[in-house]
Amino acid sequence: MKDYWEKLPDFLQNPDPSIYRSNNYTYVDFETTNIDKGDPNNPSNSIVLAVWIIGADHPGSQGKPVLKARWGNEFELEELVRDIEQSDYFSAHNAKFEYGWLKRCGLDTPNHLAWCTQVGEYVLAGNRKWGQMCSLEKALQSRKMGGKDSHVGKLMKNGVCPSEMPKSWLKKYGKIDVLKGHDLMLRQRREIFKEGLHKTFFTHMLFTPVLNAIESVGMCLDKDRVTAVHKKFADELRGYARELDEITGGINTGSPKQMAHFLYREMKFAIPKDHRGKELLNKPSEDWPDGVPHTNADAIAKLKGRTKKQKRFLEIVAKHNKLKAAMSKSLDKFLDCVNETEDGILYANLNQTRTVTHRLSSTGKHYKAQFQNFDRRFKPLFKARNSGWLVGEADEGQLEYRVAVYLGQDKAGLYDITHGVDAHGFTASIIFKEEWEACGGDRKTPEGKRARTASKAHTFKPLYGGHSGTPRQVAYYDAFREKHQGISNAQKQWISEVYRNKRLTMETGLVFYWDDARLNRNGKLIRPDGRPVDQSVCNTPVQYLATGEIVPVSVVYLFHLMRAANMESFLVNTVHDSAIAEINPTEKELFNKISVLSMEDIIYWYLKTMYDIDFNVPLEAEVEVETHWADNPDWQKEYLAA
DNA sequence: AGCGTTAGCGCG
DNA sequence: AAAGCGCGCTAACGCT
Repeated sequence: MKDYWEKLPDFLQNPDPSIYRSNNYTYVDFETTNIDKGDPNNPSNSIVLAVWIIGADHPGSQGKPVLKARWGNEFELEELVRDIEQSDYFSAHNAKFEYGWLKRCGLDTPNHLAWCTQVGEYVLAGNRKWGQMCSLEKALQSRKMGGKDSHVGKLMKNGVCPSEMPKSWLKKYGKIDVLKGHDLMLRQRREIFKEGLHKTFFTHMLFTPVLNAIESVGMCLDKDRVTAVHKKFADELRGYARELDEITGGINTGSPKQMAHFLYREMKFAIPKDHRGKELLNKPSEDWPDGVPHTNADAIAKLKGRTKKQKRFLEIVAKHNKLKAAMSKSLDKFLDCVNETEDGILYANLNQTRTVTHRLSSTGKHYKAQFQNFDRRFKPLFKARNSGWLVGEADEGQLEYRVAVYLGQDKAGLYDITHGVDAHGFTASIIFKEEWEACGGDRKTPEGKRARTASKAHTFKPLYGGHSGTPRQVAYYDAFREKHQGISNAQKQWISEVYRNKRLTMETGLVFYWDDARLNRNGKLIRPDGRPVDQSVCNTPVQYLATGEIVPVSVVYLFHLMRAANMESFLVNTVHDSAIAEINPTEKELFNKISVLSMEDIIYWYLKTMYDIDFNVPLEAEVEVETHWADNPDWQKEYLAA
């Protein structure tokens, strides 16, 4: 492993944000053809114009910044590539985009650090919404640095391809863009260092080229499996749809309006209530002045059928709606993809600057399948694109729980983690006391298994400030707080801090703000949209440290170590607490080893080195490698059996 | 026809 | 008045 480590770029062996104080940089902006917003992964796109500035301390400049512009495609930009290779880092607004193009220009992108001004805006924003639409334009405006050349900008917005514009206009636009972007970078750099955000910013920037690499390869569907499962679901759906039509007379069960009318007026079901006896209602409409009763799966599960017809209806309507959703949100698209494309590969954008907790989000490209919420049942529809290869998944077990235990220095939690105590068993022993005691707390018995499974939904709810429910559930939430006093005290402290200062500073330097929240009559702090602040304050530090720092860092090192080891295997996705890869079978053991190293020891080391955090709670990587993503015999039996 | 909003539901 | 958190996508719906 040591050999591989020593092949890593220096900014990973010795991560140090002070490299950004250097004025040996290259600020770059491309004007490209405009298919899919200039997506560098689309081979039909090309660069039209490159404009860049080398910084004052660049070997090619004589003590002051130099502006350069070149017409031409990605094969004619050797000078730009050379300038970046001689820089300590390059800079751009939305550097993930430039990484994609620079790769096409021949730059070995993962070895080059960037300063992305869009990520800079996002880090400065913390969790504030305006940070999530951090266009260059907005960033300039908020600093009163003026806008961009609006004339050419308008043409671009209206779909005119830069390759069709008069060269003089485009060049002027490109130069202004780069000059202003460069000014923004310098100004933002002062702000980020002054606010103490440089460490987390640096960490964010390690992730950017890795995200570009991951999203550019996509995920590969297994045509045979997709076809078979699609048919199975379509057949089942048709049967249910016909039966439902007969019962309802042909209403659309996916329409909350039609369903509410049918359930609560026509069939005269009582409107279901929550544990407090309060009716479950959505916003009022013309037909329902008190609120439209819920028609979702939870509400339907609470209804009691009396007649045979009613019973059958309740039995199948939720199943039907679920099947319909599975078809429209997954299987139809998967089938289109395997039928319409040669290789059956799905692509998505991995968005680094969208979420309030600084975890990733993703947006599906052509087939609109986002990479963070694939239905678990359909993961085994993904295979490796090379024949004989495997799909591996490495995930951080119980990550958010362990992070909460760390943040609260929670003794009971640490004991349970180090001794392998089952958290759901504790939940079951309270919420399902009788059943649990009857089976002696043995989760292998049918009763024990049932109680434990039903408990899972409640176990970690208190981690995020949840406290209400049935008397049994409330008893568990109380018991959790009593048991995990470290976590409870940390939560109380965060909440009181936010009530005092409307902000919370993480150990990494990142600041979260609730400054638009207002006190209500009961002295509760409420966000502008009406939701309370307390729970989000409990959630934010945990979700951020776990999925906004720890997993990104582990994925970064996993990616680079795989490269350093000259592995043919490659990463294809990352989902909050996991990384997914296509694996050459000869590299299976190595993938396993590198995953564990990246998700455990390297994290402790990085958090200490970068943030002086002593992460004294063990992390545990779990690695699975199969022919398909999350594949197993039970799944095959259920979904592929003839 | 196109837009934004709502309900519902998938993921961690 | 009370409410576990964070996302993106579809269909329905109401509006222009």
